[in-house]
Amino acid sequence: MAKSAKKKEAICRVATRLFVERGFEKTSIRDIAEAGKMNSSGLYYYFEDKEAILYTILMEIMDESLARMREIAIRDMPLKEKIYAAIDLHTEIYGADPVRMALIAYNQKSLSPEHWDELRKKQREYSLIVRSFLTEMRNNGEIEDLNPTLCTFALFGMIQSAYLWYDPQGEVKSDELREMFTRIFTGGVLVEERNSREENERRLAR
Amino acid sequence: MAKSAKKKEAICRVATRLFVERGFEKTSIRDIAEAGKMNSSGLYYYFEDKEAILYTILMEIMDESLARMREIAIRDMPLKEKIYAAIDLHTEIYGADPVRMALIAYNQKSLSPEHWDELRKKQREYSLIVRSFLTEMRNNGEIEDLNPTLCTFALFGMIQSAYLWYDPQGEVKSDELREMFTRIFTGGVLVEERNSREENERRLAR
Amino acid sequence: MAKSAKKKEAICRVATRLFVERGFEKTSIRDIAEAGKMNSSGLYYYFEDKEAILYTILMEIMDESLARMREIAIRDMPLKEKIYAAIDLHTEIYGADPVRMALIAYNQKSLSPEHWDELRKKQREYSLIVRSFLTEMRNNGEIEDLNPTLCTFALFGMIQSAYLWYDPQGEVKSDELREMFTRIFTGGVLVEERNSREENERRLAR
Amino acid sequence: MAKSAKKKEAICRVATRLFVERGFEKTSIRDIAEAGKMNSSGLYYYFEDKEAILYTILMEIMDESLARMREIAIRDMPLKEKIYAAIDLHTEIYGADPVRMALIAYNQKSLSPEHWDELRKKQREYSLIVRSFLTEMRNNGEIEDLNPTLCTFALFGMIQSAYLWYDPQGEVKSDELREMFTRIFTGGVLVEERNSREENERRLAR
DNA sequence: TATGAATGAGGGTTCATTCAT
DNA sequence: TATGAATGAACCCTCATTCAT
Repeated sequence: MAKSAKKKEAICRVATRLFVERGFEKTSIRDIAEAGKMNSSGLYYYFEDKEAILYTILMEIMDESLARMREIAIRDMPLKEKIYAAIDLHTEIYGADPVRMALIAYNQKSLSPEHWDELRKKQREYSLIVRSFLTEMRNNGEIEDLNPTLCTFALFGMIQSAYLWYDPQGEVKSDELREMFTRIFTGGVLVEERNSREENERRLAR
Repeated sequence: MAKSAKKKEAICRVATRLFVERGFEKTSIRDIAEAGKMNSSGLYYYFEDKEAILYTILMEIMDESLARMREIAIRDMPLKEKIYAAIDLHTEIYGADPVRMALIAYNQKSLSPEHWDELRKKQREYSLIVRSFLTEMRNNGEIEDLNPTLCTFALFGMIQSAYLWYDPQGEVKSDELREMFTRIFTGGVLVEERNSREENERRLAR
Repeated sequence: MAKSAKKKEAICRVATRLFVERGFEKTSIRDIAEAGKMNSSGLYYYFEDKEAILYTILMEIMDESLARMREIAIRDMPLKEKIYAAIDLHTEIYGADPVRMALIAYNQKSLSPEHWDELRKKQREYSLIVRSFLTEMRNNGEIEDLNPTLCTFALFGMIQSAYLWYDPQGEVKSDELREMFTRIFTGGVLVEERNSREENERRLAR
Repeated sequence: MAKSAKKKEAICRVATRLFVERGFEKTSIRDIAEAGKMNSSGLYYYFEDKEAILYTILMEIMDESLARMREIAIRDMPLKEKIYAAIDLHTEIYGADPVRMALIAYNQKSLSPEHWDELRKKQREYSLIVRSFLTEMRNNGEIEDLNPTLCTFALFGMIQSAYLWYDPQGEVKSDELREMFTRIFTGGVLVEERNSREENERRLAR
């Protein structure tokens, strides 16, 4: 049983690599089998079908993410710190490991509706936690008057999209990434924010 | 000839819809033909192959984006305004029209390497323009000391990811979207930025 | 269109032969294609799937049978003659052409429930016609007091089962077959029926 | 060893059920194993292969049938009684227990040629016994001038085909079935046989 | 310009069977 | 005796693409 689980994990590992490299649709069950040095029919001993492999991979990532985000939610710390922690977490999971995000982003259409629903439910809980931080902070006057739902998505989007360009092996350390996301999201890029903000608002009002 | 161009465009229109709905791999050439009320063989009169349809669609989007970004670059206006204009443009093209971004995001793996390269070249020029705004502003001391390349990607990423959740038919107007992106990118979400920023830096230094 | 129909028919012809020879399950789509000198995928141009081929074949047989049986039903002739005609028809269709009955008998489990239902409906009408002959005759006192439904099935069964042993190329002419079925069904094999019948009834009463 | 035989029998029991329900081809070795609460590999300890299971089942039915028919053959009773006994036997074995006939009818193509030959040999002996009854009776003038081989098949066919429609759980008792087969085969359905027969002969002579 | 017909490659999946344990 | 794991062959079917018309 333990052995079987190990093999399942091994299959998921190679499958993850291939799915990221080529995309789910362009990865054949035979590709996965070869990369895992097995016969293609052998895969069906471990997984019901191809989609089940993808589902297993995605679910594992999501479960870990959600568990860690829940843990942040119940920590005894200021909200601002929770936001920092959430940014750190999301960057670690989806930003600094492009593999994971690539999977999530690419493969929605490849899951069965049922599986996709399950995943969505967890994704929703995950983002609702962050939104709740922002909502509370807005009520406390700690943050600007911005739609918390939109802000949550904007934050996640900014971080996640790193998978499109960020190379963990490259020059830029993941710490720098994390810092940048934090700074942009909390304080923006401009130096004289106050003025620029007002200016901007005037602009938008036109 | 004009007629032929019209037909090509019509094909691209239905193909775009299908690619976005189902993904490129899951859209068959017959699906496109049927949706366009033609015979699947007929498509080959207008396009060399299936990939060419995708390429055409993506290139058109990219060409328009790039042209408009170039136009911003040469405008005679303060850099800050150019940033605003770039955000507006990107939001309009990729944020407020989820179709376009969906296409870009999903279909890189489906293009031939050559076509993908061509697209990348234009994408690169497009993002380099924005990066040049940021670089210059940093040199002027107008913006924080952040890696301009990373910031560019963060900005684009934040905006683009809207395709995953933004519904143009929904309650939130695209204006609100644009404003939020601008405010977050320029000034962040926190109210007492200055303090929080320092705090944050202390935290990161630990 | 006429050409396409011809090809469909040709495919059905070879498929019929193979289905009878090997059974539906043991006949691969490639077998059919090869026997029809085409590529296996070509079949899908004419039929939705393998089952559709079988369904088409069976439906055609059934439609012809039913049409002819209906025609007997409305003929202006004594009931006894109608029974004779029905026996002739059934023998011709299912007895003397083993192919047809073999198909019907073997392949119920291979049809989709929907298709099987459609076939059943026609089969039912077909047998109900014969049953109605028998019922009326019983009411007239023309036939023994036997359950007409059972008799109908017994008659059909006797005739159909010929496919298991009858060889149209062999010594026995189909006329002899027809005569035998008629004589057995109407008058039985024994010479002194009356007595034997009574005897038999006594036996069964024990 | 006795234990092994018990297990074999148990396997045959579940296999019979499944073969009848779904057909031999559509029943997988794993289906059988699961239904018998064992591992599919385990089956190979008891049977050489899947076909061997079917062969064993069919052979057992055939052996029993044949033994009982032989026993009728050597009984000291009038031929007419022997015919009655044969009809009773065949109805009991193949008519009233649809399972058995279904198996025989459906699975000829699934046996190896050798096994099929063995079965045929016994089937032939079985039917030859009945044919010998008829032949002798004809020589005695006890039955009409009909081809005894054909009559045998007609009789068996009539009875066997009951598996297609007869439901042992339904209203009609198996006694009624037996009676009907006997009455039809011996005396036919018509009341005024003599006349109708002549009439019929005239008709056929046309 | 457009279509009907055909093809070849490949895809996911099933399954009887084997073998080491 | 029994099982977990693996394999190879085959199967149905899809699809991009081509070609004669």
